Amino acid sequence: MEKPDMPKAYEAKDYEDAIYASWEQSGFFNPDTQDGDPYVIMMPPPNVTGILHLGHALENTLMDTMARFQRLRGKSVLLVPGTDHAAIATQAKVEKMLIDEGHENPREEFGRDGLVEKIRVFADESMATILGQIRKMGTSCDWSRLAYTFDEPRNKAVNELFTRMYNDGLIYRGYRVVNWSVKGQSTQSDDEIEHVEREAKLYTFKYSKDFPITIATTRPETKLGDTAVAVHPTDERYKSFIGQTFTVDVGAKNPLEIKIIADEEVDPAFGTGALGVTPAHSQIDFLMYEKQKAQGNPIEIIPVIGKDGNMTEEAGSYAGMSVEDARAKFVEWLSSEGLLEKEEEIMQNVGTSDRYGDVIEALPMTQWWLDMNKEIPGRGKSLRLLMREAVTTGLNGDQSQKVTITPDRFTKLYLDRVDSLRDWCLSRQIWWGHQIPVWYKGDEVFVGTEAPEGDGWQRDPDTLDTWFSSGSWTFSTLGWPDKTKDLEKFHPTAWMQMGYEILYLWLMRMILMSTYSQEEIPFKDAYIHGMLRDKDGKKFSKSAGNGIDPIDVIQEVGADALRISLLLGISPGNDSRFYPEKLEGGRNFVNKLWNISRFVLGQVEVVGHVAETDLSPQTLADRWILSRFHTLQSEVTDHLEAFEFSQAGEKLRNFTWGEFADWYLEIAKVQDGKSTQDILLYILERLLTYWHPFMPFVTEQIWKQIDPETMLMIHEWPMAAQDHLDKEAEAEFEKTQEIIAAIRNLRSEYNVAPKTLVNVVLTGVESLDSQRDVMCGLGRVQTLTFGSKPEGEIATAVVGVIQVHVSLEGLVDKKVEAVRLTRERDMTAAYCTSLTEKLANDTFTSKAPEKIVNTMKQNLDEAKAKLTLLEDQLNAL
RNA sequence: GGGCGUUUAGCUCAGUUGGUUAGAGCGGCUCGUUUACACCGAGUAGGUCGGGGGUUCGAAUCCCUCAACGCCCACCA
Repeated sequence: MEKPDMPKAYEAKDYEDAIYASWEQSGFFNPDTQDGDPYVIMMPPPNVTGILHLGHALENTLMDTMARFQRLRGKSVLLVPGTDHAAIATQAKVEKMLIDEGHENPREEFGRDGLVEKIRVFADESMATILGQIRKMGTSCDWSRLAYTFDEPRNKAVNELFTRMYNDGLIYRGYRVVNWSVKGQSTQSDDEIEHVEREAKLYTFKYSKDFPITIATTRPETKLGDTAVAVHPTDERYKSFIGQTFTVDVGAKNPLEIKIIADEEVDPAFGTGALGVTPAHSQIDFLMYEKQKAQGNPIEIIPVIGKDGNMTEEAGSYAGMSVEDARAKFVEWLSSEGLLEKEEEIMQNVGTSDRYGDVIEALPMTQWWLDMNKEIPGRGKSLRLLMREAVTTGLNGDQSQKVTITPDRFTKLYLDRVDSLRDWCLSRQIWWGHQIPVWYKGDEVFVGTEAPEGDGWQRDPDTLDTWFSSGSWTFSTLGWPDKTKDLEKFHPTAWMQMGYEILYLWLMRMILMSTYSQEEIPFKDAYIHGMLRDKDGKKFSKSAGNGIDPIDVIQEVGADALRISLLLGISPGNDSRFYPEKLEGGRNFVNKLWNISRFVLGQVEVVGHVAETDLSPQTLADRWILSRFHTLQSEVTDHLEAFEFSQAGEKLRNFTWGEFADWYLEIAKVQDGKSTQDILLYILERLLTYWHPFMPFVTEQIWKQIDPETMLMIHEWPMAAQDHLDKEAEAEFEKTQEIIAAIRNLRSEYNVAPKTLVNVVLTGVESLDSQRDVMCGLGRVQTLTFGSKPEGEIATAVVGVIQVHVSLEGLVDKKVEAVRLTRERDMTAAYCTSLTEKLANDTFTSKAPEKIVNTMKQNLDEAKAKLTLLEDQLNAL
């Protein structure tokens, strides 16, 4: 046998880098080299906060599998690579590193330019690592279009978007209570808050001895800024006080004017049924404050906590104290004055900063906001409505402009969230990010990238929420706001994958930005994947010490093995576990495919590609494997088109290993001839193509042995001719397998390996001139060698098996048939009984429509006839 | 408080519109080195599909209900 140039075991690391380089060099990652319909995937840009983890590896696998599948199907595939500057996440990370290195206050020490430079250096380094990792994964992205959310073109897009939204009146400056991270010294959006359950004390007290209403709070120190007490309008206990104002002195700078107001939101059954209103330090209270103002009964707003987390001058005797100290002092005072009625432990949810980790303070501040409800000029719709339309009716009712989310259940979650969105706080007081394109001069405000004419204009020091830039990712990557060819050709994009954890943060904002600025959806299909967990179901994280670096894994077993271990056995939207055994399985399979190819290429002399018309199946085995293969072809294609990666992969694996390798290759050893060789090569070539999206490296490497002139990555995705299915052959072959299995059971008696036994049996059958078609189906039997087995033993085995087989020859079929018939008879009998009972039941027949009763009667007659037939057949055996 | 998900073999999970005898990978056990592969091959054991009820000729699949676990959202002060 002529050996192909392939070592016994596939060593991924010997090939992968070279293969990736050759792909890159070929130019085929760039869609401009292809002329099919465009198919576009934007890579969710990883944050430049470190290195890629396994979750990213899964994302790369999903994206690249899809991209390669579509490329093989003849599409002009564009997969744009990129990274995200991740504003607050990156700054928080670098600040933490600097603090750990002993710089107590990095912002003070390095100043804005200095700190930004430090972050930039870190980000650049992280970015370089990440881009290298993406290559290692085999991701087939167009590096000529590499993008970064913080580079010049993206900055241009961000500024343009901000300006347009401002000019449309959607972006406004407003004074209201925001989420403030003291540690991060910045606002945070509602989405950047993580709620943590903790124990808290609930204090029940009165502001003063003669104050008529008792209230409760977990934040007594904020009560220094109370300006009202809210009660339910129908609450009999407090009704009479509504509208009155009481002056109390609790130690703040000025005595507090507490007005009793009515509000439907107050739950009379909870606590004392009265709520101390602190407009400056509670979102809800602030809403009441605005409501009162709108009704013409304004109440005061007194901020008593500052940006530094300490009490302000307004807090009078508490000024300068930390909130904790102020709380203790205030409670002590209440207690000494006899105003404290109750003190109880409760469980409470507090908002914390997802990046800085500290408890969020509610502070009133002037910030930039994006209005969700305002009508967009000329569009007649709000942003909220656009976001709704995009996943329901399609934009303006156009179904081709509809985002389909897989799995479907996330659509409902998305819509619920869209309905409850509040205005989006855009401005951040951190430095790492797109600076807001706004200029001030006294009371004048100018919005635009460049300062207007004239002296004295000061730029707003704040930066934009990171999601403002990533929200525009699908079109900023294509050159918007310039009218580029790319934008025209590639937007809306085709497919987007992401984890469910950023559904609200990102998917929503991409839809918002795109429907607003492009009047197009960002992508047609969104595929939501789950999270990867470790063997015990725990999240992977550095702090938990269970983190896995994909690069280590690739070094050890190769990118292909990693890819299929990540992809197989998962389902959309559900979490999956990842552990070493899976990886081993992946590696084993890669090696199996390698060796299948090694065998086939050793058997077959490759003189060119084998076309379907070249095939001339001779034996049952030939017909069987072709039929199975053609079934597989349409299954794999269908699954991939439905984003069922795991299913497609598993069907492919079962065929490749369980049918092609375990059966057909074994049969091919005893059945030579051109027909077999053609089939071997025909199936191998196509299998490599189907496997390519999953395991690009090993398949491309094997391909070199078949056709060194071309690249598998742009080979044609083979489709099966529908008329090749041969169910008869499949059924017959299955029967053959059954009988072979029965014979194999005899092996222990003769102490011969099963495969040898089969071959022996085959030899015996032919020498006995048996006409059993079952055996002939396996092909023409050749003389076999039996390795090192002593001749005498073999001879005994052969004779023994032949005897057994001959005596079984008639019996095996009869037995199988008898079992089948008995089973069928029993089932039919049971069916008859249940039908008879049903029909005999008067309440049923009177209740059921006549049509159904008649059908059942007819079924019963048929079943009875079948039963008689089956009984006859059984008796005849 | 609202919502969602999960529960199938020892473990990790598939199971697309209800339809023969519920599958895979790993692990277990038995056997086998045979020229593609020991990163291998053959065989085998193992499941009341979380519990209960219902619809149906027929339910892992649809409906109701209960339970356990997990996740998301929500500032009842």
